Amino acid sequence: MKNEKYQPAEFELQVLGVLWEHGPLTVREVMDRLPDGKPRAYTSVLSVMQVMQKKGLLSAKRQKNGPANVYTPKKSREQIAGPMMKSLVSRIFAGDPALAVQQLLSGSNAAAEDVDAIRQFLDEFESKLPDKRSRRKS
Amino acid sequence: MKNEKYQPAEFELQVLGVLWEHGPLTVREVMDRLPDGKPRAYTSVLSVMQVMQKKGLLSAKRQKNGPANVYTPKKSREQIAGPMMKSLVSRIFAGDPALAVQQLLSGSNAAAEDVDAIRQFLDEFESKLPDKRSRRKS
DNA sequence: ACTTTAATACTGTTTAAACAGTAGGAATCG
DNA sequence: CGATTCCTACTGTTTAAACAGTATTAAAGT
Repeated sequence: MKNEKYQPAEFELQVLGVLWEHGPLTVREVMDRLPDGKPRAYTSVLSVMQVMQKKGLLSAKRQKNGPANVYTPKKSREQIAGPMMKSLVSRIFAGDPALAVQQLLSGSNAAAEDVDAIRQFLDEFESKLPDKRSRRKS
Repeated sequence: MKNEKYQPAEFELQVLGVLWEHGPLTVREVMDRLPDGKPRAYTSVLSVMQVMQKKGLLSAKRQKNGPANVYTPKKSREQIAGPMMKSLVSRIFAGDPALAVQQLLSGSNAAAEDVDAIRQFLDEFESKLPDKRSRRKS
């Protein structure tokens, strides 16, 4: 399995998102929590999740007290989102992260507390940066 | 009629990105500037761009001094990237913009100057926010 | 044990992205 | 003017995402 930097499709991402948020869940539980309210047949969700399992994105495990499988993401949010974001920035924002953040905030309904959280993270992030003296664009 | 919130595919996004950066270009010029170095036949790029044209993502115009069409994006970066970002945040970051920014920066090779630019934008952004002085930080 | 309920496995359809080949046409150059 | 070159239009292939139906099987209730 050379599955290293796979880019999940939209719907797969949604499933992963739910799983990242709410821990191991059954197909039905995932289905009920999908952020877009789109109506889907149970088997549709199942099918996709089975494919994801085959791809190594999910693992299934039978639960003791019930008949349903419980699914767990096999990749962390960081593992998936990192490369995706990187690719997005390079493709549509010409490699400019600031531009991307700008667009992200404008497009989202971020609140003041989000802004605070981001500032806090920026400080932290900056302190881990290589010294900027005599540094050129890489 | 109204602005479709079409989600361009990866490659289409790449083409749009090039066009947003470098203004109107011919197929060959776009092809030479594609950020992923993947080798593609000229006709492959052409085909995709023609499809994009059909979808209303690009417009083509014959140039005076040459035989090639020059393509222009019909949608701005904001028009495309805004909804995409929004969708991304809601799907994979559980609607938390701060988390998304965090991931974006970690994944990208942002420099100190980018951090500064983001801080600046944050101030600006915050000033446009509805004032909530009774909020508490949990 | 039997019936009901609910999950899975298997299979299949539709749609679109990504890619490329071929034929024909237009600009250019010797 | 003829040949070359580069572009376009048209057509087609492959692959995968997204969705769903049917049959089977396993658990739970009585």
